[in-house]
Amino acid sequence: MSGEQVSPPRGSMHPASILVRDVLVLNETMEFIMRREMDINETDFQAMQHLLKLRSMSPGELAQMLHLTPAATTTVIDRLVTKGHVQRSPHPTDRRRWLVSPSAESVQSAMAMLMPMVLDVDQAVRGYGEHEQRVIVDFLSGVVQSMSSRIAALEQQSEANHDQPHKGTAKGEL
Amino acid sequence: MSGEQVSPPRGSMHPASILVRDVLVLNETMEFIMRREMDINETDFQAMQHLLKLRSMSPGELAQMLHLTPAATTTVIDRLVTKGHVQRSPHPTDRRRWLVSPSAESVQSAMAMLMPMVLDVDQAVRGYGEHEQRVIVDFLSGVVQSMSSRIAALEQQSEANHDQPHKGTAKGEL
DNA sequence: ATTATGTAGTTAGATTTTCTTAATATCAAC
DNA sequence: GTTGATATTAAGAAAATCTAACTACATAAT
Repeated sequence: MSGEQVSPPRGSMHPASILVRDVLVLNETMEFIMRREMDINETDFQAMQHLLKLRSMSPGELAQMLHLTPAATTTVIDRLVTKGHVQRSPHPTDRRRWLVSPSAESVQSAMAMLMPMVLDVDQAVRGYGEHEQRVIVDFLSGVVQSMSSRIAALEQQSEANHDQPHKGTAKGEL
Repeated sequence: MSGEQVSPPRGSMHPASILVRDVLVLNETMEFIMRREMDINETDFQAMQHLLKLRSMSPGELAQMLHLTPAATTTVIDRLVTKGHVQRSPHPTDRRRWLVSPSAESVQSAMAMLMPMVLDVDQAVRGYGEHEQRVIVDFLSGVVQSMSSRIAALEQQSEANHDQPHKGTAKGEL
């Protein structure tokens, strides 16, 4: 997963496994293009992804998702506002907060970029028979499952390591 | 694709489409964890991904993949060498170049991180019947196809735009 | 009510990190 | 031997993030 793969099992891998990896690589290319077109850096792009998905968040929530300090998040939002990608509006219940939301233009732009692809895939699935669709969903669920549990395991590992004294030099790390 | 999706078609989307998106999101979480454990930034991580896949590259090749200047690439490699993630060895035929390759430790570490997941997926596919496996491969090929053609289209668009005079403010861009 | 305490977000200043341009050394190719 | 390619260095600029201080508001306690 995670972009490319280490080579060893390369030859012995099932075509499907290789295709999954290809999808991840293509996704990164896709993101690079979008970042370039939007003229923003990776952090700001991640913020946009969250905002496009959730429609609106407070700066504090964004800070959590991005693993940034509140101060750094303020500058992220400022940059995005300047470029017209998001806007700040008052929070309905808490007057200390803002509701940060993607601008209509940026939603429109993202849709224009991604929809053709999304529709492609969606229609492709629907082209299969009922049984086949179930197989596809089942397989993908398995992938999600494997990734999720791997992530959980790694998070747990690093929790343990974070209580350690000094920062190693990549040897024992990972 | 590309991480999250815009919401509109959200409800009407096929479960498979949603799962594909989930995989992309999980991949980003995965990469975040790996970066944190390796203690490197996104650029250096991308370099590692390419190196782990191709086993070795010259600095110039890396510069191309990363869209960086040769000078910046030198510092990328320096940083990775310092942390023990890669090493420079003399190029067999051209003595101006180097061969940059991932250290044995980093290959080992990456494998340790990813293999459980990769094997999971690989074995999951093999668990299906012949017909079902073909369906999965066929579907994934379609996804790759859609993404590739979308990327090609966007690249072509931006080629046209790059001959334009000034940099817009996100309105017409994208 | 009033005060005290905590939370959300911003600002200011400084630091750190990353990248670029320009100059240079080494080598390849013709 | 001239020209082009490859990578590095040096110096500086640009960008991103952090800490600390501060404002405005919410929440809880008295």
